[in-house]
Amino acid sequence: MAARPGGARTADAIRQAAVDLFYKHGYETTTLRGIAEVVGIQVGSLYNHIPSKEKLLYSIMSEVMHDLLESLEKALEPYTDPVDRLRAAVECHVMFHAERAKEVFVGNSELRSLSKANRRDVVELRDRYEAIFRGIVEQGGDAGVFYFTDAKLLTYAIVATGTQVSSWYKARGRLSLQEIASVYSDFVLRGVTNKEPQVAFGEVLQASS
Amino acid sequence: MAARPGGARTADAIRQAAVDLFYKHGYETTTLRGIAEVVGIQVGSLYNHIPSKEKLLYSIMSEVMHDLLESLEKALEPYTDPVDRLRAAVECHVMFHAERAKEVFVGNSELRSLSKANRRDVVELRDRYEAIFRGIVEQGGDAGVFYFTDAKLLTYAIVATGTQVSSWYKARGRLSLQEIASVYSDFVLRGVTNKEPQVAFGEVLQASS
Amino acid sequence: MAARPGGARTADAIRQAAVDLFYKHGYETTTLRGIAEVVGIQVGSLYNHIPSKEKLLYSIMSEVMHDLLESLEKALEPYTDPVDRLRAAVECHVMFHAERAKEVFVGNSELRSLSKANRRDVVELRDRYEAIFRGIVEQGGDAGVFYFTDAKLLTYAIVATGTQVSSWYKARGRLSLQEIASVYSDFVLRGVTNKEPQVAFGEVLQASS
Amino acid sequence: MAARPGGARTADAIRQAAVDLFYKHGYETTTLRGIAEVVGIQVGSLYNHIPSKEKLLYSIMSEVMHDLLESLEKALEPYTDPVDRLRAAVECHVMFHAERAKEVFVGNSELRSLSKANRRDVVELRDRYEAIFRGIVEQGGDAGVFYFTDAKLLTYAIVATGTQVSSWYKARGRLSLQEIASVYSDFVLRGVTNKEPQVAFGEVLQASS
DNA sequence: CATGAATGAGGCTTCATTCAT
DNA sequence: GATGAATGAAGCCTCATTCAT
Repeated sequence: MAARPGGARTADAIRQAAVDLFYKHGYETTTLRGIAEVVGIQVGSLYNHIPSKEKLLYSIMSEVMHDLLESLEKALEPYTDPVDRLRAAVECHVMFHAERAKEVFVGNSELRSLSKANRRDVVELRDRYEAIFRGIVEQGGDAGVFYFTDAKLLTYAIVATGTQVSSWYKARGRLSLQEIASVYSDFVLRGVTNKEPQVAFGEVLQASS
Repeated sequence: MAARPGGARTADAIRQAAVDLFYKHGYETTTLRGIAEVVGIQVGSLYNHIPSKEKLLYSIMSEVMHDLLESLEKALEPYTDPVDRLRAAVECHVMFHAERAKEVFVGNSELRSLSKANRRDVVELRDRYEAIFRGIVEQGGDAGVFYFTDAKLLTYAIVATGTQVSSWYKARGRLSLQEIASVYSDFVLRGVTNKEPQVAFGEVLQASS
Repeated sequence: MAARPGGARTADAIRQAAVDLFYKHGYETTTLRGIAEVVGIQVGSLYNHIPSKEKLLYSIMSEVMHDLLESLEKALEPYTDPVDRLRAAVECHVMFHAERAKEVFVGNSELRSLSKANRRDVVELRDRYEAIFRGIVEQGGDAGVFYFTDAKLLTYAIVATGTQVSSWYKARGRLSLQEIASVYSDFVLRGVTNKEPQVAFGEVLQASS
Repeated sequence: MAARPGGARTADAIRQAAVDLFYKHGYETTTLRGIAEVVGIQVGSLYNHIPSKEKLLYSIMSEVMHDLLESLEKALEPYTDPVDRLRAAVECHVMFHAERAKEVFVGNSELRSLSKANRRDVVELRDRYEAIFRGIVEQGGDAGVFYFTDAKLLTYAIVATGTQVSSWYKARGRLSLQEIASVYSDFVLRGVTNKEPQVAFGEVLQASS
């Protein structure tokens, strides 16, 4: 039905289909033909709405990164205490990565497919995002409420923890969004607030190979 | 005459080139022409050493997963205490993901490019690997030395933490391999051994959107 | 509102833009989108003024050929003497090819892009045009005032000489239109009125390859 | 027959087919599919022999221009007298434009389809070629054996005259190659050696429009 | 008359794979 | 084992043209 779906509707459908297919099969493997099929138009018609396949990817990635940043800033607004801030940040991070799992997953996997200039843009947003987490970690360290051996790596670990949620989250799973978020924030906060060091830095097992 | 790299040497060079290029540009984007160029032969000649592009990917992924599993099993052998075991597991995990970053990164990103049967094989290995981590976590929980809200998600979080190292690790960085590993194991162990809950399960902020 | 160029104005603008672009980039390379852009409308709107791209080309070519013919006939009217007639013909030819360089250039280069029927029409006009020149040459030959070895080829040469002006003429150049025309007519007339043969027909150098 | 025509043979066939089709239908209109069909291979196979459609065009144009230049230089070698030199030049020019009509025609019509850099290359060759003609004309003028009103335009006219032969010449026509060449050289030489001006420079008819 | 969106055909190019030499 | 050439499928993108609004 609706042989000629009205303007903006088509553009939205294209975006949606692209996110779905990029998530499912990856950007390179996804064909414009595939997207057009899902939307129900011919391949050529896509170009009434997008300038190129790569620009489509970029617009998706750029938008999701902007939303992510904005989301984090809003979530942190009410708080000043490092503990509150870290908890809010982790939960916001996890929830966003669950709610918008597909877009965010695409955003993390397809950086390589962007042109240099576009990649730079997106990476810059991602760096700003990580810098906020790092700031909280360091603030907690300085305030003497967080304990850790290396702020930079710890930040990586914390962020990675939640990012990965986007690769398995499905709505209507065993746990609610909030429950999932609290599992992660609980673990992270236990980790950073525990005074007792568990490994003497530099004195590690002569592991593996 | 002579000079031509003898038999197995070429096969190794192909594998090496493939890992490099898959890591740098992704499997789909990498062309057999590109691999052949790096090796210094013509495309057609590749087929004297590999049966197909996909089989080449599969062999890389399969091998690295086997090595990873084996590595973990060997690292755990000496220990029975959950704390020791988790520490050993995390450090082994991190070190492997640093030392063999490229292969392991390919292994995590290119699952979608495998045929169904091959994908099943690799996923099964990965599941066995994760099951070992989960076993340790639950063992610690049962023994009353680990504290957490959900074993499955906690395991995901712990593993994700170290997996991500493969995306940024470069030899000769600021920290040694052992130091990196200890940063991670320290954080994880602080997290699981901290008695004090940080978030009441289910009572979370009415976060974000 | 208003401001929109009224009816015929748009049609003229399209024609003009088409001549310009066909001249600059060729018929095949020129897109209707490009023409529409110059005119300041959307592609679809072109079809309110033209039936098709090819018809647009044909109408341009046909019109210019008609004008050319008419122009020549008018220029010859006053004269009966072969010398006067040839001089008038060459100068008219050159001036037309300078003044309407773009159209005439298109007319000469894009014959291949016309449909068979349309091509026949245009070629017929061109043949009639050349026939007039040939008539003058032969008239002069019969009258014993022109000297040459082959009327047909000579006619080709004379016409080609002036046709080419359309490929380089720019208004406000070093010479005025009239001066340019006189250079050509002077050369041609010197050539055909010179009694002394310069090459014995058939006794030529064993030239080149 | 010969399902797999040997290497160099295919490359030659492609070049030949391209010249033919570019001549017959123009560069833009000619498709690689069309060329491949003539050669008897698949489109993709063309790329074992050419880097791109445009490079194919460029190589044809560049080669023919080089050959043309070389041909002219060789033809002029034996002569020093302006009359002999002009006669030799015109006949060489005409014969080349007859013998290699297709290539030369393509070379003159498809400049617009070249990339900027390639176009510059070819135009430079063409300019050097014309400069040689101009040199002869001026040499004759200085020596007092040629009479004309403007050296530059006269050169254009002379060259144009012969260039156009490429658009109609067919082997086995009414006249032999040598005869054709002599018709042109005879006309040109009569023109430049005729003392009597035919048109007072600047005093021309108020022609046309 | 103008617009925006749709069509369908087709163009150039790339690529994994095969195979005779 | 290596090479060069061939295949066939497919991909992205462009374009003339149509038509409902």
